[in-house]
Amino acid sequence: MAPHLAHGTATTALLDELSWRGMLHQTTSPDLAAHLASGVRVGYAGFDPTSDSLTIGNFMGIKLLAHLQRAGHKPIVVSGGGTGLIGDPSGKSAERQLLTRELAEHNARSQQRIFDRFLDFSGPRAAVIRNNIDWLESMSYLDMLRDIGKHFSVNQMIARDSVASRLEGREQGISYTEFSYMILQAYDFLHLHRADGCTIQLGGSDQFGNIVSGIDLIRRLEQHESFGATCPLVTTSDGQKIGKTEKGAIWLTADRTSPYRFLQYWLNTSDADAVKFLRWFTFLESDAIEALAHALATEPGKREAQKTLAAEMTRMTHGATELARAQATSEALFSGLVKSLDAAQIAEIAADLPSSSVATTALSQGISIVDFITGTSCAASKREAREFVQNGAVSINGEKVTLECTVRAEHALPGGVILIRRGKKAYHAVRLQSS
RNA sequence: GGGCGGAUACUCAAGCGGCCAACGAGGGCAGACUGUAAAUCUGCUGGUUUCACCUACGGGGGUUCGAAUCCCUCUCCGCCCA
Repeated sequence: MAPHLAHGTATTALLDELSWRGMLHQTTSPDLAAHLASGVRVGYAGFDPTSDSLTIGNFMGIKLLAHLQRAGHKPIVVSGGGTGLIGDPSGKSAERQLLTRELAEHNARSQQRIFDRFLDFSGPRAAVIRNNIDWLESMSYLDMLRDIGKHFSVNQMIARDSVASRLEGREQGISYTEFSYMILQAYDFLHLHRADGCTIQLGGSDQFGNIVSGIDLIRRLEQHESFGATCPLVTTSDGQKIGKTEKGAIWLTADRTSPYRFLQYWLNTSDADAVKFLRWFTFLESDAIEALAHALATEPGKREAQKTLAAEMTRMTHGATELARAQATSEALFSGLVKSLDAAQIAEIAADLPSSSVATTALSQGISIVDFITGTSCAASKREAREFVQNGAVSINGEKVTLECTVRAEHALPGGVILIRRGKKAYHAVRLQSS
């Protein structure tokens, strides 16, 4: 096969992939395609150490790197252990609280465990993780001003959206610290370019300005061309940020969001978003997604698209074993057939739900249903508890209850657990305690 | 420093001496219909020992039979003059 044909294939690999998935918002140069086609390239994306884990809002950045790697290039994950100390003003309307050094480092390190699941850290195109504290810390202020700052025009810097918006509103200014952020991120790119031959930076659309800064810096100091590509800001069909729920964000680690909750989140995806999410978040091929789109259109009640989305995401993030457990929990709870489960299964379910405990002795005399559910995560007060029961929203172990119902020790399932359900989706496990 | 105006429940926002646990909107929760979706309709959205009481309209104090509503003061915010 002719070499130029092979190049042609490589060209289409990354950008076309991102494009049909709706993940390509902007590129810094039309020459990026040719650049990608002409060899194995090194690209990076940065992650803020604002927390010790990452949410599905950060997932896009990871996925961009994964696509890059799958297209035959080499990804670098940059933990912002250094830049995190400064704070990126992009997309923020107010000055941020500074992280402590310890926290930024701890978070950066803690986030690194997540990337194993999505990137390949072995082989010739092994992903690597870098922490920008390693090169930012040793950079002296004078060197930064003389060698790097000299190449930035304040006139351009204040024209940036992220800065301009903070200059307009009088009550929300911007500190010199955050104003300088873009210089640090630009320097990151320069450093990676020098140290790792990195020529591409990927990120969300709000990062475009920062990416361009880096490209300019590399051009001035190294006379090399480098590139950037951004993905659109992903939102739900009603304009909500993805992964934000009333109960908090959806995280990519089990210590923050249980696999069961994670599965449920995707399972509840609305029809309007299902296909879009399949393209954005999963690695399923185009035909597979088209088939699911067809299934959704013809048999929406079956929710094939949502089920596949949820399964794919949970498997990728938590592994096949956790997926199977989460699915089993999910099926048992929603079918109401919890009585058929054995003690081990119930224990697993209870572990995934908010829970509380009650003394067996108290239960032996019987507790009214209202008192029983008050104070659990299903009802905040007696008034509310009464209302829910009257509405027929509450069931115990899968059976609807009325106000007259009294909960007794006999209600306990194998393993000494009573399952409360309020409405369709709120569950609570009450453990019996013998002493 | 001086002069105004404002602070009400998750958010916005009425109320301006008793009929105020406080209009309305949004949000949230539940029910019905469905598909653990959306839309729609209905109900709820301070607490309790629920036809009553308690706690609440920025904090504190006062006037009054009675205050979110009037007065004083403190804190914070906005506008205007220096």
